[in-house]
Amino acid sequence: MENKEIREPIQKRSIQKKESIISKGFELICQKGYYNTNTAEIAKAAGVSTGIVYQYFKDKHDILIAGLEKYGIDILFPKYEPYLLEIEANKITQSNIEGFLSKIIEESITSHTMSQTAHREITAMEHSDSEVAKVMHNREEEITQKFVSSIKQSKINIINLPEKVHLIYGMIDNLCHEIVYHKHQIIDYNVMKQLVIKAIVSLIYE
Amino acid sequence: MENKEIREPIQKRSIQKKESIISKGFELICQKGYYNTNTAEIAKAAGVSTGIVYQYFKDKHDILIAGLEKYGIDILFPKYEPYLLEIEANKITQSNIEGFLSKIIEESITSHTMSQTAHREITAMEHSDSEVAKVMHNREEEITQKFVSSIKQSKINIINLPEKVHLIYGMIDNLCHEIVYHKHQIIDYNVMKQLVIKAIVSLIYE
Amino acid sequence: MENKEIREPIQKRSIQKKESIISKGFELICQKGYYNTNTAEIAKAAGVSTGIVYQYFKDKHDILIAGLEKYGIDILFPKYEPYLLEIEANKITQSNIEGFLSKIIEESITSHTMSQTAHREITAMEHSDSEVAKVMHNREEEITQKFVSSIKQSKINIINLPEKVHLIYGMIDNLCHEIVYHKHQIIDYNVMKQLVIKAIVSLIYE
Amino acid sequence: MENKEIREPIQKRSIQKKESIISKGFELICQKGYYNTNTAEIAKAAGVSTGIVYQYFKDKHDILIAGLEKYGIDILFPKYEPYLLEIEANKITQSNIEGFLSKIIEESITSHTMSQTAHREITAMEHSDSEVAKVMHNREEEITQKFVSSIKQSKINIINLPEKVHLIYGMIDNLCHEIVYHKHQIIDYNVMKQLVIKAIVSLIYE
DNA sequence: TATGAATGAGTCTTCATTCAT
DNA sequence: AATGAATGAAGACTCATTCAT
Repeated sequence: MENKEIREPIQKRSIQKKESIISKGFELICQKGYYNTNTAEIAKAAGVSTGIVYQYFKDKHDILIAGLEKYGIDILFPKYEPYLLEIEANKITQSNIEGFLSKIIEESITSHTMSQTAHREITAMEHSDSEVAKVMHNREEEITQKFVSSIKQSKINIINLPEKVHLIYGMIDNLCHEIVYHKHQIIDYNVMKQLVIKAIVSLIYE
Repeated sequence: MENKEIREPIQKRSIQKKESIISKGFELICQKGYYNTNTAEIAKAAGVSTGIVYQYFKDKHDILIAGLEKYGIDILFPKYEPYLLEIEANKITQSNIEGFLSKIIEESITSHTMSQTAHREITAMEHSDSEVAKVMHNREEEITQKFVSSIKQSKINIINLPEKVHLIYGMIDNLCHEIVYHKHQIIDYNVMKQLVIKAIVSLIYE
Repeated sequence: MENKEIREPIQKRSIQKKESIISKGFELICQKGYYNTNTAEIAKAAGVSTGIVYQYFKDKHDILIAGLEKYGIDILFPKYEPYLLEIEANKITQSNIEGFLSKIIEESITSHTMSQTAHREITAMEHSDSEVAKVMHNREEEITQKFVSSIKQSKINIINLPEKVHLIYGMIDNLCHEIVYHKHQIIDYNVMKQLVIKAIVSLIYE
Repeated sequence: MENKEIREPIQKRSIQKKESIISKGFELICQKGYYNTNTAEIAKAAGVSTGIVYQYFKDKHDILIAGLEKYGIDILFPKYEPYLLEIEANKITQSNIEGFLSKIIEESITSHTMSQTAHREITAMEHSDSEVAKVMHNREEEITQKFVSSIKQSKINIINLPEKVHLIYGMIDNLCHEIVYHKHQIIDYNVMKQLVIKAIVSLIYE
C-alpha cells in the first residue's frame, strides 16, 4: 500500500533500458497476447532484470499502455503520412480519387497482414481494457484530425468532414479486417472493395 | 492421461445445470473478461460445485465457446427477425427505407448499449482466440445469409447482394460501436448516422 | 464418521457385480497403476454405477486388496500346479532336474512377460502399501508351503527345505524380472540362466 | 505454452536451496510415497516457497528423479566402496570369503533396515515409473561394473563374472529384503543366510 | 438395491511483484 | 541502479466419496 517509487530514467543508458522494455515488451504482447506474456519474458527480451521493470513501470499493464502510446498509431494506420502529403499537395481530384483510395486500401491490407497478430491483440485488449481503449481512441482521433486538417488545407471543400473521414476510416478498416482475418466464403472481396471505394467517393463528392 | 469423460446430461435438472453454467458463465465472462473470471465464480454463479463444471465441459474455454454458440448471435444482431419479416413482406421501398434503417440503427445502438461489456469482451476474444473467431465468423455469416435470402425473397433486386449486406452490416456496427463506446468529441453522431443511412441507400438503389 | 454399511451381496446378480468390480478393477489397476485408475473407470469397466462400488467396498483401496487376495497368486506364480504334481509324482530326479528347472524358468519368464504391467504394478504397491505387502506375503508363503509339502510328499529328502524353496523362488523371480524388464547390456542371460540352474541344483543335492 | 525457464542456481545459497529441495523432497517421497507427498510439503521441508521449487525443477516428478540420481546408489548399495577396496587389495581368498560375504550381508541388512521406507518406495516407483526405472537401472549397472572391475583387478579369475556378480547381488538383496520387510514365519533366516553364502561361494569357486 | 449427479477439498503449477544483496 | 532469487496467493482441474432420487 505504500506508494511505490516509479523512477523516471535520466541517464542515457537507463532511458535505453526503459525504451527496450517498452518495445520488446509490446512486441511480445502483440505477438503472444497480454495474458500469455509474462514479465520474466519481457525482461529477458529487453535484456534487463525483472526487478528493473518495476522501477520504470507500475505494473505489467503499464508496459502495455506505454507501448500503445508509442506504437499504437502504427497499428491503426501505418505509413499514413505520404497520403496526408498527397492530399495537402492538392493532388487528389475527383478523377483520380478512386486510384488514391485503392492505394490506401492496398497499403492498409498489407499492414494488416504484416502486423496481423499485433492488430488482433490490440483490438482485443481495446475491447476489454478501458485504458487501452482510451489510448487507442486518442490515437484514432489524432489520425482523424490529421486527415481533416490536411483535407481542409487542400482546396477540397467538404461538409461534415470529421464524420466522413471517420466513416471512411471505419469502412476501410472493416474491409481490411475481413480480408485479412475472416474471409467469408460468400463474399467477393474485389467486388466489396469496389463498393467501398464507390461509397467513399459518393460520400465525398455528392 | 486418458481422455476425460464429458457427460451429456439427460435428466431435466442436469440439463438445467448445464444451461446455467453456460448462461451464468458466459455472462460473467462477458462482464469481467475471460481471464478475470475463474471457474469457482462461474460455478458459484451457476449454483453448482466446481466439480460439476468439469463434468459438462472439457475446460474453462469450452464454457466460453458454448456460450458463444448459444448467445453469439444475440450479440452480433439481437432481435433481427422482425426486420427480416418486414423485408420479406415487401414493406421496404425506396421511400421508407431511410426510416427502416434508422430503426435498425437505433435498435442496434440500444443493444450495443445494453450488452456493452459483452460485446466488448467477445470482440476482444474474437481477436485473440481463433476458436472464438470461428464461432463468431459462422454466426456473422449466418446473419448475412439470412438477410440476403430475405431480400432475395422480396421483390427488391440488387446485384452484389452479399457484399452489400456485409458492408452495410459493418457500417452500422461501426457506427453503433463508436456511439456506445468511444464517442469522439469531434464527431457529431447524428450527422454521422445520416451519412451512414445515405451511404446505405445509395449502395442499394444506385 | 458414521460407520458405513458395507453390504455383502447375497443375491446371485449382486455377487456377480462384486466379482466384476474386483476383476475389472484389479485389471485396470494392474494395467494403468493404482493412482492412475479412478473409481469411475472401474465402475464403468465393471458395468455398474459408481455408487454401487461403495456399497461393496469400503474404498478404492479395498478393491485393490480384494483383487490381490483373489488374483495375487496368479501374479506370483501362475500355473504352478502342474509342477507340484510332477514333484509329488516323484518324477523329479537329479538327472532330469535341470530340464525341470529350465521349464519352470521358461514358464515363469512367459508369465512375467504376459502380465508385465500387472506384475510391475503389484510389486510397486507391495513396496509402498503395507496391506498389499501383507496379502502378497501371505500368497508367497502359501506357494512356498505348497512346494515344501509337495517335495516332502515325494521321496526327495532335503534339509532346510523351506529356506531353499524360498531362495530358489527368489533366484528365479529375480532372473525373470531382469530378463523381462531390465535387460542389462553387460549380462548374458543364457549364461545367467545356466548359473541359476546350477546354483539351484547344488543347493538341493549337495 | 512456451518451454518454461528452469534456472540452474549459481549462487551458493541458491545451490543450497536446490540441494535442500532434492534431499528433503526425496526424503519425504521415500518416507510417505510419491503420491502422498505434495509440493507444498516438499517446499516447506526444504524451507523454501512453493514457487522456488518450480524454478529449479520442471515438475514434482523432476524432484524425484534428481533425488534418485543423487541418492539412488546409496539405496541400492550403501557404503560399498570399502568392499571394493578389500577386493582390489586382494584380501579375499577362498578361506575368508564367507566372512567377507557375511559382513556384506550384515551391512546390507543394516542399510535396508535404516532406509526401509526409502528402499520400499523407490522399488515401488521403479516398477511403475519408467524414468525411475531407468535411473535405478543405470545405478545398478554402475555398481555391478564397479565390482566386476574390482574383481578383475584382483588376482581372482572368474568366468562369467558380470552374470555372477549380478546374481550374487540379487541373492543378497533378496535376502535382506525379506529379512527386513517380510520375515516369513516358516523361514529361518540364519539358515537362509548360510545357504546364500554357500551358494555364492560355490558360484565363485567351482 | 441401484443410479449417476453432485460435492469440494486437495493438487500441481504459474506469475506478478518484492526484496536482499 | 541493478540483479535475479524468492514469495505466496490464486487458478484450473481431478477424483474419492456421498446422496437425492
